[in-house]
Amino acid sequence: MIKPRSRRGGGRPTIADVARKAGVGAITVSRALREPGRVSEELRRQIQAAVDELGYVPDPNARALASARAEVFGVLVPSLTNNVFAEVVRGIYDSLSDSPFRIQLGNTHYSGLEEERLLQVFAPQRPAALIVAGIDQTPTSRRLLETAGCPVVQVMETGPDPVDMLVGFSHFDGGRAATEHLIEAGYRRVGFIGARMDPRSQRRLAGYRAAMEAAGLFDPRLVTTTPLLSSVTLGRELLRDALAKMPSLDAVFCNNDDIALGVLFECHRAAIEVPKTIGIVGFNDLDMMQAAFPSVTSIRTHRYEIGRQAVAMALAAIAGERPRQRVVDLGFELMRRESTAR
Amino acid sequence: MIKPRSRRGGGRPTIADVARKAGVGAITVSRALREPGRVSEELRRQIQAAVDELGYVPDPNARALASARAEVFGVLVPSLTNNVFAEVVRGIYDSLSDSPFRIQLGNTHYSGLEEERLLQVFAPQRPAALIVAGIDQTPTSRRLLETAGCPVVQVMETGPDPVDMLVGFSHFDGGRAATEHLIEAGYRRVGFIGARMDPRSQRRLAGYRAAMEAAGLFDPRLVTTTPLLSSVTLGRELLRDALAKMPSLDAVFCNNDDIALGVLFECHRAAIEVPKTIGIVGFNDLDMMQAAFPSVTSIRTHRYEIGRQAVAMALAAIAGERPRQRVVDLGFELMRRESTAR
DNA sequence: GAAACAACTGGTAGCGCTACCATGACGCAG
DNA sequence: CTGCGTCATGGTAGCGCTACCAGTTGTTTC
Repeated sequence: MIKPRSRRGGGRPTIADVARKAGVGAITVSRALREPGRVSEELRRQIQAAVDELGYVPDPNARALASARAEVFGVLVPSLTNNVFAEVVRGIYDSLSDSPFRIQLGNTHYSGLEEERLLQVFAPQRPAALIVAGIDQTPTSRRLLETAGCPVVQVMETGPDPVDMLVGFSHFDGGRAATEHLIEAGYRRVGFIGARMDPRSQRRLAGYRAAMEAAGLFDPRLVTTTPLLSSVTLGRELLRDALAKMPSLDAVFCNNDDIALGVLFECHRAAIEVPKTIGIVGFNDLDMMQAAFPSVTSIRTHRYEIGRQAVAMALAAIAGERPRQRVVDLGFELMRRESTAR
Repeated sequence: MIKPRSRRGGGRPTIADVARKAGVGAITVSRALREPGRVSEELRRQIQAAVDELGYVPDPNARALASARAEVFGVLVPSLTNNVFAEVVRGIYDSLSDSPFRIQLGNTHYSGLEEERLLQVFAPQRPAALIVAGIDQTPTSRRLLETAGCPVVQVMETGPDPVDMLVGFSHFDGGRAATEHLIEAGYRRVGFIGARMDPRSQRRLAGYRAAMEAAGLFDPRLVTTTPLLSSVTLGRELLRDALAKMPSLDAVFCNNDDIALGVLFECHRAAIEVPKTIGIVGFNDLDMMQAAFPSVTSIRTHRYEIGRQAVAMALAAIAGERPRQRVVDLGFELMRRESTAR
């Protein structure tokens, strides 16, 4: 008599072992673990005892195969090192830490093609939900999301036409609010400085432009952008470029806080007074904006909360609830600080 | 006649469909996909044609169950928002992007218990490899790693006794080098400022202490630490604390760059001259250290490279190669800058 | 008191794939 | 020409779990 079980599995106890020990059918063990309410109190106790004694842990792969659904959340973000997405991801993780769901994180490198490729890897394993950054998917990606057969939450933006659900805020409005604040503070030659002009940065730029045009102040020479990846060092260089192009610049709205910090350091180095000679506004309100000297005005975004909300909506959808609203706008907040107080 | 296949699977083509269309056995399709060299040129072409026509994608869950091995790398880091680990993770991702392996990332929140819990979730799915940060696992975690039945790479440290493989550098040596640099620059009342004193920070502190004692300069009142999570704002507060405790402080070695940046800003705000009155050294050398004004001396660590190296070693082990060395020390580099140039 | 129902439990038959072993064809040494 | 190894291919039998349906028991309804 052979024991074929130990052949491949490495001898870990299976649900059949538990069932035998508890004197019940395998299916009852399965139910006791997944839907305890449907098994009688007594059997549940017996089964739990057998599970504990054997140290049984369900095999997630077998489970996924049998139920055609993996207990995995697929998450796609454009960058792992950008603090902005790291915060969103942290919110997702914290919301999922007490659930049975594992997380598979993909890095799209701000590339639509890379996003497609990753979706093609994620979809075949039938994830429980997909969370993706942005609303600018390629047609192929959008189709993959629509046919994934699971809840899909797009995050970090707002808009009228989500694949399924959407949590975020308006980058256009954020850009406009930042710019209006500078104009109200009395600045007139307000520049825009932006690196890595992804779709969200483009929308911030559009908001900037709308505010400037409304005030009759727009001048294309005030805009300095680059596709290069954003960094503090790059912020310094971009301010130099902007000043070379337009020496009368008296304020800058930066598309993110790294750039803003670089601008601030360049001002220090060139002995340009902030906020007197140049006003600075950042975007995202990282911790360092408040600590900086002078402290830097920024648009605070609720990134951690976006991650939490995205998971909450996905879990509700998995539980079969229908969402009260498919699109949730978490807004933003203008944090007025010394860098624009003149 | 029923078609039971469409009952659960959602009608996706299976390997049997491909086999039928190509006129071969299912197992040959499986082989053609995984070990093309073992299938004749002609069949391979036929099978590829059938795969393309049907749009067949192997089911990773079925594959994992049948082979008792999931094509997944489990990665455990203490924080998702700390740029240091984000860089390691980015290195891991970039090295794995062209492989069939997916990545499952876990966040331990600097907690040994959380790490145990995550390993207990990761191990049952039989990952292809595990990469974990640090060498200070609990005994339970260590046992889980040893019995996981896959290559294990610990990262970010160096040491004599890895679970399996280890890639990193010596935090003790880094702390000592930073401190010695300050002493050589002529500073005498050199303080240590550290937040979130995880094991790596403790080792940096030990290196600081060794250098100070060797120079006959150590004084416990020079050390200011807190278990609070590190931030730029906290760096400012800690410098205030340190100065209150020891007004004659003339330099600080910060356990990371966020703290160092906070210290720099607090010096600006309090009109303390850097490097004249106080010298500053950070740790990790984030981009902003070079861009800061004055630029800040820091210990550059090769985090991205650590991630890449960890994957390279894991992949080699999966391929059956035995590693040339189980422990790889990638070292660090002291970046001398204005903040210590007096 | 029989029919209808709910609550619980179990057996069977897969989920889609691969490990293992078997088979046949071929080449080569003896 | 025989025997044996090698190569290419296939059949069978699971991997460990859950969907589906059926059966059993006890309870309610008229």
